[in-house]
Amino acid sequence: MSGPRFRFAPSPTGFFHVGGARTALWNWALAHNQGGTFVLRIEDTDEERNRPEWTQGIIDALAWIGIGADDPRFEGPYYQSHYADAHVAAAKQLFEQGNAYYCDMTAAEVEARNKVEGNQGYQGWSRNLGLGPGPGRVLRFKVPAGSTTVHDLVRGEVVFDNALIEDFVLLRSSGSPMFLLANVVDDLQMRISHVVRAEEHLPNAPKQQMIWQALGHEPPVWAHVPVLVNEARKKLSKRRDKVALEQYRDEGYLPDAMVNYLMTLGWTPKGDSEIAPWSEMERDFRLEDVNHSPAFFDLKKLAAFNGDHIRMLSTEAFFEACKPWLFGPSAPFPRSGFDEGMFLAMAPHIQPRCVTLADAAGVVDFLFVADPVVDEAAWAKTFGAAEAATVLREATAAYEVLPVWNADALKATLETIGEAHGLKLGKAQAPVRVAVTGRTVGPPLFEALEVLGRDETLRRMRAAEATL
RNA sequence: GCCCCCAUCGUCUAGUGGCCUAGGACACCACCCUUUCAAGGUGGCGGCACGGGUUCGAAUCCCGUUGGGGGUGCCA
Repeated sequence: MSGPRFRFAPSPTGFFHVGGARTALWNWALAHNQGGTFVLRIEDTDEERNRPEWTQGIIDALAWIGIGADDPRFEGPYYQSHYADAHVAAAKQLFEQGNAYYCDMTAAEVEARNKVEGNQGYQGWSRNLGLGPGPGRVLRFKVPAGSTTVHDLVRGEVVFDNALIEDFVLLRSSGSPMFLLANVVDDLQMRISHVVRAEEHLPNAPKQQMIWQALGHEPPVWAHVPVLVNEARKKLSKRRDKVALEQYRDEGYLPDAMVNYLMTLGWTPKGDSEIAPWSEMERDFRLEDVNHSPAFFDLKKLAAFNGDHIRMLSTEAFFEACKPWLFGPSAPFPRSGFDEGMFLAMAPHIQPRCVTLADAAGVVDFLFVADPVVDEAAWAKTFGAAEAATVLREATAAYEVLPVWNADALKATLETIGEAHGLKLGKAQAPVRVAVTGRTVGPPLFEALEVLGRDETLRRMRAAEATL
């Protein structure tokens, strides 16, 4: 496949970060609307922090938001650790060309000398020592004089004074390649044309650009997109903040809602609404339109997006999406009590009452349990009212002889009973609701009673009467 | 400290010199609808950080100040 080549290069050091998800999504949209390719590369070279199990987590999380190998524009995953030889070969080339040199100072020695001399960073002390490779020696890049201009699609031209960039390490004393080098060599080898990543990498861009050039290539198109921040406006951190995409998935957020929300953090869909289908966002996304400031990851707005997307679901799709919570370990009713027809009949009333998919089971649980779970406070309050017991008794009697069991008839009957006692429907329905559902709040009552059926409804009403 | 980035309602944003008395969305408040709770509808609250320029005209361009963020590893 021809066209521009984008890449997403996460390191498997934890759960999949929502910020990473947004960066991946933006790259994904670009690869599609520019007729290019999205390369996934797992950067598993951090010997300390890498854990293989996180890699599958990344792949699964990406698949959840629609990024995966079943799309022809997806390429990978590649594993950076498999290319160590190429990284070392590139390092050797840089050394032989005179773009890099060996240094025998340890980190502690560098720090100590800086302390004495009042400096910051490595001062190029071993530059002209002519050292060759050897144990305990790192290979450092020889940063040339002058300045480096990074052409960035969202930042514009950013100029860095090379004098302020230290001779950074390419190869550890162990001989293993570091991020700055490995990242460039892989990008080169994978013919990456566009590097779109978070702004925290902007200071790396001039260093990497120098490597690209020293290796004899034109640098890629850069784009450093704003980071996502928490309420304190600090970069989202795995320790402090709820950033794991997997967690949102497990809590009942719809992938479409998550994708839609993530896309709007720093960018707005065309048209009048920020609620937009992926197909449109994918088509319209452009780096030139990206906002330059950090964006706050707002749970409340995410919840609002999720509610909107849940309401947009067809009845069937909604049922399908709810299944993990209907039949999983958190379900408030036994699977044997569940009735698909009843759920489907109530679905249109459940959807507007859900912020997450996990909420659905709790809205209609009373239909599927043997006996309603009674909220004592609601019970006491409702039957503490003067006419409540009478209304319940009269409703039971009237419902026993109702010629047709449907919502309209159930409603009209209770309305009549309420009027006889000077009660509006809002008041009159309360005793019946509490008797049948155990709660004062829930989906529309008469529709629920219709679905529940005459026998079970009357059984619950009589049971409630008996306790009064 | 040093380097770099950024700056429109509380938040996400629209806005690319006149269409801005600055528009939308979330949140919040009120009202309407209503069978409880939601959803929905209507309205309200609320912002161009500050100071200088440039211009007939600036949220938009320039400079400075202030504020925020990122980086400053033999992490990625």
